[in-house]
Amino acid sequence: MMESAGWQEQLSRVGVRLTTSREIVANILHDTQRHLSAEDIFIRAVQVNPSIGLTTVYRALELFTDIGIVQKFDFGDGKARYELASDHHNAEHHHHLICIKCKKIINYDDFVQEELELMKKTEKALSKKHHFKIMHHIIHFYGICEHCR
Amino acid sequence: MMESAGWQEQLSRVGVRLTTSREIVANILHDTQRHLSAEDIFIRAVQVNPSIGLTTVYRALELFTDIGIVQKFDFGDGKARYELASDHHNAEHHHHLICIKCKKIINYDDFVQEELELMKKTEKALSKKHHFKIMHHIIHFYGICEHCR
DNA sequence: ATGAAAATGAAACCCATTTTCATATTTGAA
DNA sequence: TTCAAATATGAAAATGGGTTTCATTTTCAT
Ligand SMILES: [Mn+2]
Ligand SMILES: [Mn+2]
Ligand SMILES: [Zn+2]
Ligand SMILES: [Zn+2]
Repeated sequence: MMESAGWQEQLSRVGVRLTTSREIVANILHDTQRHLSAEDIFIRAVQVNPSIGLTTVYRALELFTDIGIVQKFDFGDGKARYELASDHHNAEHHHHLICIKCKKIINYDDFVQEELELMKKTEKALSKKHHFKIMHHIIHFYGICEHCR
Repeated sequence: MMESAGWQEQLSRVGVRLTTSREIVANILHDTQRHLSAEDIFIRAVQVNPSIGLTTVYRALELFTDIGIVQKFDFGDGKARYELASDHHNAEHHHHLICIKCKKIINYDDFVQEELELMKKTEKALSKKHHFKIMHHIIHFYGICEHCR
């Protein structure tokens, strides 16, 4: 598995500064398996640097998303959630299972390998047909979790 | 292809009234291939009944989504978009290609058949493993469209 | 060190969606 | 039919995640 460059190098490549705020946000994302909202991240960031602003967190997340080291999700609970893009994550590429009642999110990667092969193929065909440059994809399953039956 | 019950029957089955507002919203969704926002729908609804309120449109959409005749999407442009669920639509089940620049959405169903087989299989395995009752899924490809290159 | 460019935080703002509440419509029991 | 309870509706106000503004601070190249 080819590991891509770290976020620090990505930032300088894009010509953007490697600030402590950004480092804090990147570390928080690196250290969790969860799907944190901007405010979740802000709360943790304040533990590290009490003077950090929520706005700065939003700005870091937007930047990271734009340059592809973070993936932004909407799971339907009214706030965006973020995780490191798979290339930059410890974890493997994975997809999601979402409870429409309690909004619990489960990562799964058991079947992703087969999915990815098909996605690759589909991606190629779609790119050609619609002249799209495809950057990434999502697969979400929605349903009712054990607990919410 | 097994066609499921119409939305009218669905409503009465759920014990909810078949009002003209709801009919207007259902018809608008039935008559388009597009991915309309609540306000898009409201604007069209006013053409039919100038006294209808935006709130009522939101309420109808929430109801329809809850009972499964409408699927609500977030394509990342800050407002929810709605389409009839595939069982209730003329169109076949399809997936989406989204331009992250101009937010254009393309339906595709060329490759969905193969995707669906795999999804079915995955769905079954995930249901079992995580004790989830899976209701539906989405597959979205994100990229840059021809026009936004 | 020094000035320009980039980044930051607080407050104000935006805007899609939800809530409230008073009014209207529907339903079905009497 | 009639009438009261249950439901649905519209306008206005409230909510809340996210963005913009702007004055200040930090960083970087010279
Ligand atoms: Mn995940
Ligand atoms: Mn569609
Ligand atoms: Zn649940
Ligand atoms: Zn585009």
